[in-house]
Amino acid sequence: MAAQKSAHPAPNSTRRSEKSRRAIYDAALALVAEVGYPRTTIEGIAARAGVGKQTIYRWWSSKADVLLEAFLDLSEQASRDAGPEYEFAIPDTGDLAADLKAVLRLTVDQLKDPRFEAPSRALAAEGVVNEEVGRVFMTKLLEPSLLLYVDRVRAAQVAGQVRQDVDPRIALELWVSPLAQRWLQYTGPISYAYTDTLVDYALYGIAPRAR
Amino acid sequence: MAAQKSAHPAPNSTRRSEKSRRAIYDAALALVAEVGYPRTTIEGIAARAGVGKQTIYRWWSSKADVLLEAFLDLSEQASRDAGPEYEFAIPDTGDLAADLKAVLRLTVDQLKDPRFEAPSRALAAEGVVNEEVGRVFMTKLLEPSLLLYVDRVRAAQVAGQVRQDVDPRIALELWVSPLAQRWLQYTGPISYAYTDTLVDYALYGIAPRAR
Amino acid sequence: MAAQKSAHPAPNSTRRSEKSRRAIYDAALALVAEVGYPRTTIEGIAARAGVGKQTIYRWWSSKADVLLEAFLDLSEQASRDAGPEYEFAIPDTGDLAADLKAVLRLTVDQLKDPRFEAPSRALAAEGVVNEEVGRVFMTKLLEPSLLLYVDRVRAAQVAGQVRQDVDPRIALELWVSPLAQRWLQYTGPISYAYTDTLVDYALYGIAPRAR
Amino acid sequence: MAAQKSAHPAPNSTRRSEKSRRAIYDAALALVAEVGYPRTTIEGIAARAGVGKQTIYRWWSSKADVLLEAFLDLSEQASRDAGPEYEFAIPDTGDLAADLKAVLRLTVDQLKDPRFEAPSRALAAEGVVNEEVGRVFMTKLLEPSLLLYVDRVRAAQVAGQVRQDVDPRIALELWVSPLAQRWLQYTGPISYAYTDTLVDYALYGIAPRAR
DNA sequence: GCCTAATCGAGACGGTACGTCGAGTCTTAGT
DNA sequence: ACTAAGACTCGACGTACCGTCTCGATTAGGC
Repeated sequence: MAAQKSAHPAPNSTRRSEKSRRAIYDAALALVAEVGYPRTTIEGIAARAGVGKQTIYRWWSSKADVLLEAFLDLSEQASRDAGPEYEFAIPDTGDLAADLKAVLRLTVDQLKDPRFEAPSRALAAEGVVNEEVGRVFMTKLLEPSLLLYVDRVRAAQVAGQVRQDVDPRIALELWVSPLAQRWLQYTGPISYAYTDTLVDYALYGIAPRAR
Repeated sequence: MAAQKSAHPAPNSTRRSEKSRRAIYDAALALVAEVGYPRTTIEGIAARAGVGKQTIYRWWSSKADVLLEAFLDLSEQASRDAGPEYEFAIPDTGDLAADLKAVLRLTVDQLKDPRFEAPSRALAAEGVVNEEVGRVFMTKLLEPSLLLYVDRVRAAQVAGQVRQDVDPRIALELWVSPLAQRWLQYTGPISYAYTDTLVDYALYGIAPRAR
Repeated sequence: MAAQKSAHPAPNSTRRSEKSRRAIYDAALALVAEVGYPRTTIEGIAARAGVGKQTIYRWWSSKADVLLEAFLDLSEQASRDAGPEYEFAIPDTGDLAADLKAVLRLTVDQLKDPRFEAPSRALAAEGVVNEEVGRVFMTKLLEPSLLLYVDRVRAAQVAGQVRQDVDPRIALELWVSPLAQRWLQYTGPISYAYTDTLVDYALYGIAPRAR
Repeated sequence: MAAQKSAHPAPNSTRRSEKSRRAIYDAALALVAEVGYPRTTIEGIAARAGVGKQTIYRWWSSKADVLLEAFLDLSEQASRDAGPEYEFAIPDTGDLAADLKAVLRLTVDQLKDPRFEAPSRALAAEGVVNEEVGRVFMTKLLEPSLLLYVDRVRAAQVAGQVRQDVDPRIALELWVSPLAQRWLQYTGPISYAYTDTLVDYALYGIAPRAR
C-alpha cells in the first residue's frame, strides 16, 4: 500500500519518478470524480497521466490501491491546509454536547465537499466488498478520527459528564454510524439539525440521569 | 426492476419462462456466494442457469439488477418460511428495551446466515456507488423493516416510555446504523451483547429522564 | 426446394398462404438489393415481409433456398414479360456468328439490369461455396440457357458451319465462360464489342487462317 | 490488406509478433480446409492459433482479409518451392499449342491440390459478393498469371503464329475462363483432355478451316 | 355455412459468434 | 534501472441472428 516502503512486486528503488506519481494521483482522482469509480480504468488513468500502464502496475496492485493512496494523499494535504486546530483533537470546552455538535458540523461540511465525495464513496463501496480495501480504509482513514472521539468521551467520563460504565467505542457509534449510513446509503438527508439531534439523543443516554 | 409488471427495456410479455427466471435467481445467488460479486459475471450466471445471455439482458438491465431481484425473491421466501411472527410487527410486551433486544438478536442471526451475507453485502456495496441500486435496495429491503421500528417507538411514546418530542426515524438509527456499519465495514464484531448495549445506550437517551 | 411438391420438413398442405409467399419473395429480393446478401437475414426478411420466422423455416431450409426460389420466380416473370421470342430458342438465320452476337448482346443487357444483378451475384457466390446451391443454380437457371446454345451449334454443324468433331458443350464455353467470369469476378468490362469479339475468336480461332 | 506495409486500422508498428502472424495464417488455412469457409470463425482461428481475438482485429479487418493474406502467403511459398521454371514465364518452344497445353495441365494439377482448393474457392466466392476482396484477389493472385499468357501470346504474334489484330487479353480468356468456371461452379469435369481441347478450339476456332 | 385443425403473426428461448473494452503481462526504445 | 508506449493473451461485455419452441388468432376445407 505505502508507496515508498514496500510496493507489491519488489522493484524497490529510490529512482521512482515523483512526477509520475503525482500525475497518477491527479488523474485517478479526476477520473473518479468525472466518470465514477467503475468506469475509471487503469488504462484511463495511465493515458490521462501520460504514463505507461506498467508504471502503475509496478507500484500498485489494483485500481482500489491507487485510489486509496491518492485519497490518503489528498486527505493529508487537506488537513495540512485546513490548519491544525481540528487535526489532532476535539476541542474540550467542558461542554461535551457543544463540542460534539461543532465537530459533527465540520464533518457534514466535509462530506459535502465535492472533491472528497466521489473518491471516498468509491473507496467505502469497494471496502464493503473487498475486505482488504475495507480494512485499510478503516485503519488509515477512519480509525484516527474515531480515536479522537474516544479521547473526548474519556475526558467527559473523568469530568463526570458520562457514566463510568459506558464503552466509548460503542458510544461514538451512536452519532458516527447514523451519519455515515445516511451519507453512504442515501437513507436520509444530512444537516446540522440532524447531527445536533443525534448528539442530544446519544448524550442523554450516556450521561447520568440523576441530575 | 419489478419483473412482473414492467422490466427495463420493453419486451414485456406473459410468455416469460418462469423456469428460466428461477434458474437465473438461483445461479446468481450461488455465484455471488461462491466467488463474490465482482467475479460473478452475466455470462457465468447464464451458463450456470443453462440459459442464453439474451434471456438475462431481456429482463434485467445489469448484474446489480439481477441480483437485486434475486435477493428480493430470497427475502420474500425467507420471511414466509420464518413464520409471520416477526414479519409484520415487532412484539409489544410493554417493555421496549426487551422487545428491541429480541428483534436485534434475530437480526444478528440473520446477518450471519451465509445465504444472506454475500448477496446483501454485494448489493449494499453496489448501492453505495450506484445511486439507483442504492435507492431500490433502500426502499424495497430496508424501509419496510425500519417502519416496524417506527411503529414500535410510536407505541412506546403512547405508553409514556419514550419522550413525545423524539423523532422515531432518527431514534431507530441509534441502534440500526451502528449495527449496519459494523457489519458492512468490518468496523467491529457483532454479538448479542453488543446489540443489547446499543439498546440500553439508546433508550436512556430517549426515555423521559424525569422519574 | 420446390414449395408445392415437397418442402423440407413435411408440413405439406394446400393451405399455404400465397400472400406470405409473395411477401417473402419481395422482401428477400429487396433486402439483397439494398444491403447485400451477407447482411440479409432471415429475421430481416420475416420482419420486412410481416411474417413470422417460422413461416419461413416451414417452407425453406435456408437463406440461400429462399433467395433461390425468389430469384427463380423473378426470372419466370421476367421471361414471360419479355415475350417468348428468345425464350425457347436462339434464332437461326443461317449466320451463326450473327445469331450468337445478337443473343449475347441481350445477355449483356440483362446482366446489367439492376433488378437481377444483386440476387444473381449473391446466388452465384453462394453456389461457389455451397455445392447444393451451386447445383440447383446451375441446373435450374443456367442449364436451360446453355442447352439452347447446344442446339444452335448442332444446327450449325448440320449446316456445315461448324466442324463435325466439335463438342458443342465445350464450344459454348468459349463465349459463355469469359463473359460470366468478367461479370462475376470483375476481371474486365462488359460490352457489345467484347462479346462480338468473343464470338469471332471462338468461331475462327486466333491463329492465322490459311485462306 | 498488405501486412507488412500498412494494415487497415492504424496500429502499425515494427513490434508486430511474427510468430502470431504465422500461427494465424496456419490456423486460418487449416480451418477453411477442415470445416469450410462459412463455419470458419475469427474466434475459431484465434483459439486454434493460440492468439487473442484482438490480435486478429488489430491487423485485419475481416475474415476474408485474413484468409486473403494467408493464401497470398501460401502461394508465395508454393511458387518458391515449386522451382522457378513456371514462375516467371510460360515456356516458349516455338509451338504455342504445346506450350499452352503444358501450362494448363499444371494448372489442372494445382486446382486439384487439396491445400489450395478450399481457401481459393472460399476467396473466389467471397470475391463475387464483396467487391473489394474480389479486386484484391484478382490483382494480387490472378493478374500476374494472366500477364504471363499475354506475354506468350505476344511472342506468338511476333512469330507469326497468332494474328496481329488479336487482343491477347481477350484471347487468353478463351482457355482460362472456361476452366475457371468449371472449377468454380461445378459446371463440368476438369481433365487434361478438356484443357487440350480448349487450346485447340481457341487457336483454330470451331468453324471449318478453309485450307 | 359451421367446425376444426393446420397455418399464421409474434416473439421468447438456448445458443454461437460478433466486434470492443479493459485487465494484467511482456517487449522495445529512449532517457 | 526506470520510463512511455503499446502489442500480447485472455475473459467478459452487450448485440445480432440462428433455428426451435410455444402461444393465441385467423382461416381455409371437409363435413
